[in-house]
Amino acid sequence: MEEQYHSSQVEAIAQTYWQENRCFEVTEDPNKDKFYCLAMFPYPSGKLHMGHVRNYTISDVIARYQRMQGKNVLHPMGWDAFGLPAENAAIQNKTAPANWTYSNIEYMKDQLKSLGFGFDWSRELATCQPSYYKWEQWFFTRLYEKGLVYKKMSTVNWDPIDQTVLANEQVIDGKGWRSGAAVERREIPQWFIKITDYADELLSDLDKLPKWPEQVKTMQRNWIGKSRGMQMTCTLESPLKGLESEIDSFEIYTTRPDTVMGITYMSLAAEHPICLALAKDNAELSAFIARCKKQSVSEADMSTMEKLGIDTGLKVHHPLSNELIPVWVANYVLMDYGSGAVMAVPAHDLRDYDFAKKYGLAIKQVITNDTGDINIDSEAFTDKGLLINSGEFDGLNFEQAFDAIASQLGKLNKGEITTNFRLRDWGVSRQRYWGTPIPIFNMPDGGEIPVPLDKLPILLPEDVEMNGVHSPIKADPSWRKAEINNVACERETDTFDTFMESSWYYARYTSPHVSDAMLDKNAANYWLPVDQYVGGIEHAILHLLYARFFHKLMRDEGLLECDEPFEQLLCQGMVLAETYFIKNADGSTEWFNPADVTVVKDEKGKPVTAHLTSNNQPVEIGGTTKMSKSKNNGIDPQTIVDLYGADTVRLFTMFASPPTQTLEWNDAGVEGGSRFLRRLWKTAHTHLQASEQAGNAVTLNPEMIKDLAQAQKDLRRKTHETIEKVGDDYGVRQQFNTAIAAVMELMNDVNKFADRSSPEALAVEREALEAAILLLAPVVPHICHSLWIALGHDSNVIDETWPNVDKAALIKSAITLVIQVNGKVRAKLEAPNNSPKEELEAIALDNEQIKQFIADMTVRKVIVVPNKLVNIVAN
RNA sequence: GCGGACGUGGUGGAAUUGGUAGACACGCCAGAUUUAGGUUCUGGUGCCGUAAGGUGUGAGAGUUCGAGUCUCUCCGUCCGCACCA
Repeated sequence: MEEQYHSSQVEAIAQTYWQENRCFEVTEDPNKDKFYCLAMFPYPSGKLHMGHVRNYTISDVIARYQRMQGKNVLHPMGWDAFGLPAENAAIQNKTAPANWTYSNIEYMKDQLKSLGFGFDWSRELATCQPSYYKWEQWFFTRLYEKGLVYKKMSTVNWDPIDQTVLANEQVIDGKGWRSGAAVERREIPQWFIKITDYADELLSDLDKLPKWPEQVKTMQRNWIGKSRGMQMTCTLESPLKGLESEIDSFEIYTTRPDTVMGITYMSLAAEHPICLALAKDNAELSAFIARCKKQSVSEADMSTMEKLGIDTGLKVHHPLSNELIPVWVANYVLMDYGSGAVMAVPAHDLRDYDFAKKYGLAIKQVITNDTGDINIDSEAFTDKGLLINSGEFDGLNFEQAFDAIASQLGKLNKGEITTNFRLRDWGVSRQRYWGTPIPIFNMPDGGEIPVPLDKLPILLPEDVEMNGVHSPIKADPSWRKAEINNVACERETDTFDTFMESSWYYARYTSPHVSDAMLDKNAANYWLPVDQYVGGIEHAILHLLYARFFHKLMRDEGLLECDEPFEQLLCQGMVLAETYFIKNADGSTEWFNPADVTVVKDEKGKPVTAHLTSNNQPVEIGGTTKMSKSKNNGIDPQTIVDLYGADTVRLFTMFASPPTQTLEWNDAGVEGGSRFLRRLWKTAHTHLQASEQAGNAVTLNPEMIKDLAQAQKDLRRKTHETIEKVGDDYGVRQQFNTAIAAVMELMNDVNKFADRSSPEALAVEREALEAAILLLAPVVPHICHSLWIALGHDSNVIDETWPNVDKAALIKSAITLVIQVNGKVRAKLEAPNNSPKEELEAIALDNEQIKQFIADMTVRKVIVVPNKLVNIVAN
């Protein structure tokens, strides 16, 4: 082997070997345990970013570790290829979204290969391929036949200048990002999938996922938001002539029926039929509704914006007391949720409280706590408690009041107990071009026909020109022309939400090339569920919930058998980097890339100032944030790979922090990773030279093990402790940083051991080195590939089996006993392993330092933790 | 606003079940080698203090023989909020 470690050479050798031997291509093998390891597929945005590198390094480490456990490992890769950025880039670069997307895929695929990820490239797919989206279209028509999809009016952001629908991301401070026009809300017909039909199962099946992070399951539970409450009917004082028919009442829902006696007003959404009817001859109301139409549709904006409302002048009967209550319109009530009307109990709801204070509405306390120390004049009381000011219900607690009020409302025929979900049906229509065309024919009579399989796929034309405003398939009247059953009709020009494609790609990977079905049932049932899914925490709710839903839909279509798609989930943290900026005279901020900045530190290593490397211009240090274009703090992985090699990047990425936490990029840390690999190489080289001189007698045999010197026994113990720890870290804890730290400790011990003077010493060192290489192979596979061969193996390290722990090597003769007085460490000493409690107590009390310490005290109690510590309680 | 997480040296982090706080690494300091510089090697390094010792896990309280870990309150940062992916 060469004396110096050259990463580019070593990495080329390993990558060529894997590619030529198709090491990562797998097929169903009923005789082997399967392991399906999946990382969230990337959007082909142009080039890899550090988040990708982290994501795929984590999944690659897990996949390679499982392979060394003897599993048949599927680790596929593909492209989430549809989406908005392609349209924007196409306009900017005067090319078609398809071209841009395909060339990005080509480039990023090379990047992934250069990082040495063990993907089965024979299964690669891109969601913009007709062979993929054809089956998504077919599946949608199946859902249509089953009544699981429907069309309804729904709100979108409308740009009145560009005459187009905007994504939430394209609305900046209420204005269209291109036109700058104030965005309006507009109702248009859209397709929905009935995810609410599966709400109960999506909720209860979370209990079948013990290997999901608890926080993700909690977020999903809250998102689904199952609640038990009451649906109530509120009768208007007098019937109102609506736009379509007469209105005499409206419905509300509450989870707090115990507070109904505290209702002081009702709130309606601006688009509520009652408001629309009243607005006809009420200029003030009509102006308010117009104003509400100009606000954002995003929920975050809705809940943080100023709450506004006006009195409609209408009165409604309280469902229980029959008392007349004012009806208001409020900008925070949304027509899309529930019935578009809510009851207001200012005393016991924060939002209602603020609103009532602002408009001088009545606040009536009806709930109190045990102490009664509530001051309703200063803030709302939102806890559950005991009823007051509620007539016959006074003194009841939440549960008693719920039942009593429910039964009373039931008798009056004014309400009933219902279960509600916060979850809303999934709107899948998008008014954009670069997506899967929705497979529906719109008939001249106003009806619609799902496109039959023999006319699928509805192809999206790829050779188009983007004008920046309208979807090319909407702009082209000839594209929509179609015919079915000898009747001329029009194709739907909306496309699917891209979450549709990412909801089933994991299943398609099991049979990516079947052309006559969505999935090959045998392959799907062999590989699914995914054993390990790895991806960003930002997908904790939407993507993961839609994929779980889609999986159940596919199960109910008979395409596969299991109930859940992802057995185990690992949510990786973000990748952050330091930011640097200057404030310009005009008040703007200019950001500088960390690669162009030099940081000056004080004597203790604390950063003091920073300046541009090129011209010494001082810049300010802005703190670490998520790598982003806007802060110009993205580090291009390619630069680092070119400089240090893939193994160093992989090592640093895994070592710098545990996978679920944020990772701070740090060039000096990368340097450290590189140093470790060079040392590893050098140690192996030195060892090999010595063992060659000794005639390669380097195998430990049982005879040798019996009479090893103490230092040799210690190194063996360290070797086997490390094997045990690293296995636990990879396989159970998924804490890769501590696994790497453990191997570093082992290598430090090997270098301190530095004894190559006898066959025993060489054999013990060889055992440690081989263990280190096997343990590191999942993280830094290229260098381990070369080192394994150099150590005389003709096998391939990726196919080696994981090393076994020799329990006998772990046995210790002595332990460090910690002696505390009143919980503070006062002495440490060596004690025989497994000493009885009494003996440890005696040793502790007999210790000179301890004797001095407790000389003036009385010992009250002695607590002994065997093999660990003695705590003397004294005063 | 709602939901979820996180907070430990100069820095990234470790401490797996309530039992030695700071493993491992970066940085920094000192020294050695080589050198034009980097590299490499050895030692030191939480803070205060000459030392003895004291003190220390965002802040404050509580439970315990013992709390980074459990409970409560507060502060700060991050993620998601349904048309970014």
